[in-house]
Amino acid sequence: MSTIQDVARHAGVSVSTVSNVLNGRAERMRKETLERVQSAIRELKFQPNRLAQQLKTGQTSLLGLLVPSMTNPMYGFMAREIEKFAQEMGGLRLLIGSTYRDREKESAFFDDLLAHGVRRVIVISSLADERHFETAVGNGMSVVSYDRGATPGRRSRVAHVMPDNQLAAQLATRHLIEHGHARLAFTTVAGLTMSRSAKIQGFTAAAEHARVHGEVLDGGPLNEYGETVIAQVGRATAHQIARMRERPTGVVALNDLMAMGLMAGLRECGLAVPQDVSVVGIDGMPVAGLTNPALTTVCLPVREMAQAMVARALNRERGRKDVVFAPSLLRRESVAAPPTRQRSARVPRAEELLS
Amino acid sequence: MSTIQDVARHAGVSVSTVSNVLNGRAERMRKETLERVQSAIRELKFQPNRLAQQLKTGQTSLLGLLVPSMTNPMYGFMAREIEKFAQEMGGLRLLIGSTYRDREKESAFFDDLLAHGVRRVIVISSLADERHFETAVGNGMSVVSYDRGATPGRRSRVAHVMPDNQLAAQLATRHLIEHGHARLAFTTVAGLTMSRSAKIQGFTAAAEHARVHGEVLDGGPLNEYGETVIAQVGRATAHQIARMRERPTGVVALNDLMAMGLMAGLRECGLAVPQDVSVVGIDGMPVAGLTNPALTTVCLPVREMAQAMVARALNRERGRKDVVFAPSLLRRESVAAPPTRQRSARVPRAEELLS
DNA sequence: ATGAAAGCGCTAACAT
DNA sequence: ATGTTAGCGCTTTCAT
Repeated sequence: MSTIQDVARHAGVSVSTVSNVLNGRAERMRKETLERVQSAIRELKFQPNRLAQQLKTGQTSLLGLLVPSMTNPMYGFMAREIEKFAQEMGGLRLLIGSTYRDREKESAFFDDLLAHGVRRVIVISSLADERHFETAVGNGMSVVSYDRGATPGRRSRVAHVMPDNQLAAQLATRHLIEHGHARLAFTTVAGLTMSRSAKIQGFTAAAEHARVHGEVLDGGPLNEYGETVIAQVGRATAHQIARMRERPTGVVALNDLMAMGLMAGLRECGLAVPQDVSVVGIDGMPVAGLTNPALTTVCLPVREMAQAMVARALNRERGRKDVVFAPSLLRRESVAAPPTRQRSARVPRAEELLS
Repeated sequence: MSTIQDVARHAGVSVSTVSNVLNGRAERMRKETLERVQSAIRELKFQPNRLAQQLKTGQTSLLGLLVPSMTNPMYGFMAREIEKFAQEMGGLRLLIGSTYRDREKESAFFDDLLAHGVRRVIVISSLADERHFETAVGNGMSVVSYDRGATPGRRSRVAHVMPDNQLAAQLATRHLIEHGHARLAFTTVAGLTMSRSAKIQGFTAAAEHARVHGEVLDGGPLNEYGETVIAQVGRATAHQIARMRERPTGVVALNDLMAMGLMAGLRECGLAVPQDVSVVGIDGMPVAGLTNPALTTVCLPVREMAQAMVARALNRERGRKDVVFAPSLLRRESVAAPPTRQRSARVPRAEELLS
């Protein structure tokens, strides 16, 4: 690896001239000098040491990305879009980390980013407490938080980008109602993040508005493996649903992964989707279109949100710091009219289940 | 952000003493001094600037991870395991990037890593050409390559970790043969990576050994979106299969994502899995267990491979640099005996398809 | 138009 | 046992 010194020597100029070339201050020198430096750079295959640049300038070409878990395909999907925009808009690489929605892990990651000189972070999270973000901003970071709004009343220096989660749940719920469903459920996991609360509100509001029965089913906690387990929770919730005397005929799932778990679980109990139970997801992640039946879901505009997040992380779009994006319903096959009578189900015992 | 200078001043010692504390050379000083320094560190919330450390030592606490695409849930799954071991075994964070199996992108990422001082990389790739890896090793990098063996004959300074892909395809193929299938297909995408060749070999060998018809179906190229599209290719291949006069009754898919696409496509043509066509995947990614029918697949030992990769990236495990891991069959629901007679299928036209 | 030099925050050899 | 100091590779101000 050659250094700026090598280039300077090779071109017969001083390091500052080379530095000027590197930093686009070519107008300060003779064309001839510029060319000499450029060819020296080429010949030596010189790549400026980012570490040294960063130490000097305090600016990294790295973008921190915190996701709850890389095992939920939705976050892989989002990471991909974010990566693309980060490259295109700012030449930034991704320093990624999983938080499993754990405050400790999230803080530790922030500390590491700071120590690495990373000044821009996108956090896909939704922990209620945002104070460590503010601390980070205080340390000069540009923080973008996904999936939760600013705490009302306190003005925040953190940018917020999110889908309208309440609307998402409403769209899903209304879709079921339009198909004639009158006994609805919203399935979630333990723990109220902001996005989960918003979805529950949307669901409840839509059900109440149509004067239809709507209940919230909490499938319990996620373990350290985080998001994969969300599908397992969905499966368990399906068993719970199958056991109910007055079974809901339409279910809105917290997200697509949970919906997939739900569908698998319902099937295990001998219940058909959508003939016995209709299911709607929220997310619109690509793999969810491959299920049988194909999952009807509320799509989030991932590309647009990713672009907005990167723009804010780069401190473009100074004006409107917070943005909410509208989701849209994607009709596929997992919703139909409710059954005329409730079919009896059979919940398998643990040992009968496939892994 | 306080610096080592601040700490030194605060504790009334020199910077080297603080540095000694930081680098575990506490035995060189009086206990009392150590304590003074430690409390100064605590009081100032001092975090050493990694950039400066790295510039000095040439050692980053970052691990580069190259994946073909974050949109294939299998790679999210692998990334998660790699991240865990990287943290546990070396306190390393992940600098991640997608290559879309493009040489240019792969090289550019390597250059960036080098410029960022990153000395360890894990590459989930399988491009035939490995020369740029060797260059990187020449530049002092520790490179671990997944899913392809060393080029025979040339001894490589790149470590190789991989599943036995040939065996994986064999296990899948044999499983179909054991169920009585005599007309088999292996579905893949355009482009022969090493892992794809190995799988094709395993498939062909198993079919020939059982004196059974086995053909390889190439669904065409992937576009820039890479891996998501692999499911679409699977779907298109399913349509191709449905059109065949002598339809295969058992199909081995290149990987789980393609298998999911295949199942969706077969269903669109009115063919039931496994009654009309049996399908086996390769990977064992979590979401593939949620399909209907649940996908029978050959599981790769992701955890073990991840651990091996990180160990090699850290230059532990100097001895056996290359390792091959054995996969294992996971029986679920997508394989049954072949149908007694071939059912007629109906391939939908493009405009009839759901997105 | 070009160069000299200070310094970003740290490490580690070398003094004391 | 502790301190002094020379860099790591770059940017940038200030001279020339």
